[in-house]
Amino acid sequence: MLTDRQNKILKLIVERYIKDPTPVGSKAISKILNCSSATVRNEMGELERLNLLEKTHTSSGRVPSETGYRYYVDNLMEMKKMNAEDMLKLQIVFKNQQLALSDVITKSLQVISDITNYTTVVLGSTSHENLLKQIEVVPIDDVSMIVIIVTDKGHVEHKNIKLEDVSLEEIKKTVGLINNLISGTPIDEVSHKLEFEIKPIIGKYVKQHEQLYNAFYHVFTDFTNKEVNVMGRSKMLEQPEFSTNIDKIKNVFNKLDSPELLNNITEDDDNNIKVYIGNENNIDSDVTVIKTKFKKNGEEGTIAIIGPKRMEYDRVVSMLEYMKENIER
Amino acid sequence: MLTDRQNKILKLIVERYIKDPTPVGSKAISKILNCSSATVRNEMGELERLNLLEKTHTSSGRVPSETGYRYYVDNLMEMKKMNAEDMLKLQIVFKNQQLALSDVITKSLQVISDITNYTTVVLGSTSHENLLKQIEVVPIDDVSMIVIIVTDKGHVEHKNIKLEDVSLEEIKKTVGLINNLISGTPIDEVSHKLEFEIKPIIGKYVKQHEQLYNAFYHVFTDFTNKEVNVMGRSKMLEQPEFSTNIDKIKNVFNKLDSPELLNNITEDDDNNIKVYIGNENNIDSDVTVIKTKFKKNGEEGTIAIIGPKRMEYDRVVSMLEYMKENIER
DNA sequence: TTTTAGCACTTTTTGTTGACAAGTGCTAAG
DNA sequence: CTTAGCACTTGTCAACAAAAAGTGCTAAAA
Repeated sequence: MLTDRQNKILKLIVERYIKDPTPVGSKAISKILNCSSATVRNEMGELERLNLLEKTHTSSGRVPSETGYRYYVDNLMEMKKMNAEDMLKLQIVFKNQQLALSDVITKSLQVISDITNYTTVVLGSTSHENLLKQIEVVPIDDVSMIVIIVTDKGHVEHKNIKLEDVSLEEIKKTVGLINNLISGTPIDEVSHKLEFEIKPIIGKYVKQHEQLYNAFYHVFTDFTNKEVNVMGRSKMLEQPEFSTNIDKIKNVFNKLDSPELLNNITEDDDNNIKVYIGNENNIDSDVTVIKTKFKKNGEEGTIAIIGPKRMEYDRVVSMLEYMKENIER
Repeated sequence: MLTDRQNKILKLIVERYIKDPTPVGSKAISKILNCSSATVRNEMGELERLNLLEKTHTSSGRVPSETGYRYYVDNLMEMKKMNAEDMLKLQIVFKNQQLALSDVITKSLQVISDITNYTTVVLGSTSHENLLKQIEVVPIDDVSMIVIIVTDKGHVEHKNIKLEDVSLEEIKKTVGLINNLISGTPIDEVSHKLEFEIKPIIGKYVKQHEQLYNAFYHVFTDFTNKEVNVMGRSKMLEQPEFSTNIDKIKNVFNKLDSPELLNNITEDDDNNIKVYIGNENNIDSDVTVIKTKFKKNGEEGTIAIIGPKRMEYDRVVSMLEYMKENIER
């Protein structure tokens, strides 16, 4: 357990370093604490032994270590109320009744990226709670048609299919069957029901039943709708720890460009706001990811804010809290 | 007009510089041309006076100028057949019958970005040639419903609308009217027809006609579907002219992040493959954009490849040609 | 008239050196 | 337990020197 003074010193160093990314020396801290720099040096040495601080070279000031940031976030950080100016900017988005949920999220993350200079990510997907509401078929020409699927939560997806030698009549019949028999089924169980409830029936009534069944089967197994949206990539370049290190940037950008990102961030299933510092995340050892999950109207997803390890934790967390509240309400 | 030898020297310098981005000296060229370096120096001096070559400093080798690249592309570049290996990789995408057009384009541009190390962009939009085929309405709950619009070219769009105090009956009536009366209308004329052909009728028959009309009116005026897709952003960092200059990267990435890009690239209406070198494009004076438009099945769009000015012009052009051919077939 | 050998000159790159600033750890005294 | 003082370390910056690459120009050769 750290002493009061050690906590105070660690907190000061972290917060100072977040404001200005240069190592913090004992003198600066001693002024604030009204004690000599030698005293502070002793404490700093102790904090370094505890792996909470680091030096960039033998005679440099101290910099928070990864565990230092962790300790700060877990024990020292004070939750601020959200900055009034920040809140105003976000409210403009939330108050806009015209926007669909996913647009609200995207737009507000765009705002957050703009005002914080961090990169933001939204990973959305249609949850398993969606039930099949209705399907529609619109013929386009002799062979191709559009199948439209609507869920009870208002999610819509469509697919182009090609069917030769199947009459419109028979397609309509099949669509009618599906709407009557398996409407209300969870979306990821539809293909199963299709096989055991629809296939046997159309097998009798419909000529090209095999082809028809296959087409619909694929429409539902392809129902995924994973959306990845990254905003403010170039903000990463504003951060001094990256703007001098092209290799770091390359790595981060590669991660942001590849859909693996999705798996990586979503690894755990916690619904709260969580902070992943450095090696705790799968993006890069020099970034921090702050993320939370949300769920609303059958859409669920993850929103994440990515910045340097010295990101403004309190500010970002309070913003995410505010967003989460507003989304789920 | 340049002499044969001047053409030869310029071509050699451009191609050498494309392979290896270091200024080219007279000695290297003299070896290839079997003449003395002094002779080459004289010619180089002349080419510099003509603004086709530049020096990075008084005693450096020569580098192609912007007009030098332009001259190379217009007069010296030989069209190669596409590399067999490159072609194979693209064919895998094109041969996949499962994929929808937009997926084919996205995937093949992903491949091109991978193998060339350039950034690729696709700007898609639904063309004005689309005619309204059919609209459908699926009610979700008491107040909200989904309106689905399908065009004759198979383009689908949907929108969530909220209507209070309007009965399902009346909505269905209106939808029926629209499908009967203005199906077949070019998509961007629908809202006009809605006003002059539908509004007067529902004004008589439907109670909440104002609200209902407004809802549908918005659905059609919002019908835009502009899609921007950037692939391989981080490839930009592989190019030596950028990897040492953060400000350049910032500028390029900002352009890639903002939808203005769309207007900028699409500025002219040429359907051929066009090359925009340096200041000829609106991205950055240090990049070249090679782009072409395509049109297929009522979708139209632009595909563009963005790289340094010393990009492999012949390779990229042949790839784009091949793509264009395959898309439009 | 064109080509080329030769040479003086420029600029970039690389390495060295020295001075200075910032900050540490340790010791010994308060 | 705190602190003043001091020796020591490291990074940064500027100045300088030497080497490398390449040019332009002149005068001779073809």
